[in-house]
Amino acid sequence: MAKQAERRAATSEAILTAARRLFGTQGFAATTMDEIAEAARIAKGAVYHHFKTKEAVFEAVFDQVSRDLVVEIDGAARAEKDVLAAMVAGTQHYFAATAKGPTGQIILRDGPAVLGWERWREIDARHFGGKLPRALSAAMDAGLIARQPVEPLARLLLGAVTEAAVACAGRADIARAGAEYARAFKSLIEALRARA
Amino acid sequence: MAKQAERRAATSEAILTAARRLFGTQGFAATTMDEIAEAARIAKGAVYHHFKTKEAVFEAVFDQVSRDLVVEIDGAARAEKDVLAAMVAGTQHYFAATAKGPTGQIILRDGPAVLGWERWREIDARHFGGKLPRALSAAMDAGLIARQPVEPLARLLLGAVTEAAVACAGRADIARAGAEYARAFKSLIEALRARA
DNA sequence: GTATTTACCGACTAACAGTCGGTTTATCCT
DNA sequence: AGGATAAACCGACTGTTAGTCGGTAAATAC
Repeated sequence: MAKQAERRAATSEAILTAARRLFGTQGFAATTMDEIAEAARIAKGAVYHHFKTKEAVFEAVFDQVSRDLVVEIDGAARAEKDVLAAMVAGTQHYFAATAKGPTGQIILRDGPAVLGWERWREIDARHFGGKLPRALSAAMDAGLIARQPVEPLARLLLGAVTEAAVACAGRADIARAGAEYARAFKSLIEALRARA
Repeated sequence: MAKQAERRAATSEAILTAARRLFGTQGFAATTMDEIAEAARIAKGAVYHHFKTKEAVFEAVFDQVSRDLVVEIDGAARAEKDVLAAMVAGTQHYFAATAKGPTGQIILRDGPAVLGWERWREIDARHFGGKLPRALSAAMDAGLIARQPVEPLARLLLGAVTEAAVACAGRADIARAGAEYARAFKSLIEALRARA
């Protein structure tokens, strides 16, 4: 590989690593660009050479965290057989992962605020969010739930899940809370199950 | 009334009015305290005499907008007879009110971001959010839906509604989108209806 | 081996939240 | 009344931080 590209990639990664840690622990607003530069062992000017603004750094971090999260969730969902059961399992995992610490801070708290709702939704749809519509479609095809417009229902459910995740994040007894919400979500899904 | 109190109230209101307009149109981050002071026709120091921080100003505005919103929604919900139907109607109204412009900006975008999730939840529960658990409880008492833990279910539904409202806000054809989501929400509620 | 493009540096600027000593206006007390 | 106290208001000032800019070092192109 060309030396220049290596150098660029290494610096970029150093910035991202530093920023991810700082954003995750302190939050977006409380983290300064000087801090990031210092943690990445470069000058501030270099950071701006790689990212146009502080928000751009956050977006890159956000994207990375999202990707990691999706991989984790996919693993949990694949184990289930029924599409609806997979949805429930994936959701439960989503709770667990986002509820605590850095991931939750980046994805649930700062994410929408920093990126703006539009952009957040867009990125989220590319990762986690896109899975729900697909699962619902499959469930309808399989006759598990009544046929109806997919997109609106998917968005409602995504909102429900996100809200629950955030609610979990703010509680001391995460495990108990997560289980509670998972049960409620399951009951919602089960209610949708077409009546025989 | 004592003159001092009048003066205080008048200035406070001037600040709130100015801030509400500016926050609503430009958003929290893009609005400066100097702007607010200028629009309220007072010096910046006076604003800080009434509110400790910029966030405090926002919180007061948020509270005011929330109160107005609840009144509006209550009117729409009261017309319905069935508790579930009232929930659907109230929700539909919530979409319409928050979807466009200032209200949505303050309640849905900046609200959680500025106040932080904990505080947002707290205030929201005092206003709109508190209605959902009560409605669900009533629905269970009336045997309209199966008895189950109220709080988690309420939170899921609140999340769903909020998400839908935000989704509506970002679309050109608000009316159509709102109707779409209202239909999806109704189908969700109807699914919960206890099977006879 | 010279020219050009790319990565990096760090002092500087602009903008903004919040402060503080001072001034004006109302209220209290005798 | 009128002097003392307190509350409302003023606006210049400070500290912090995102973003800039002219310049240097390292790599690549010719």
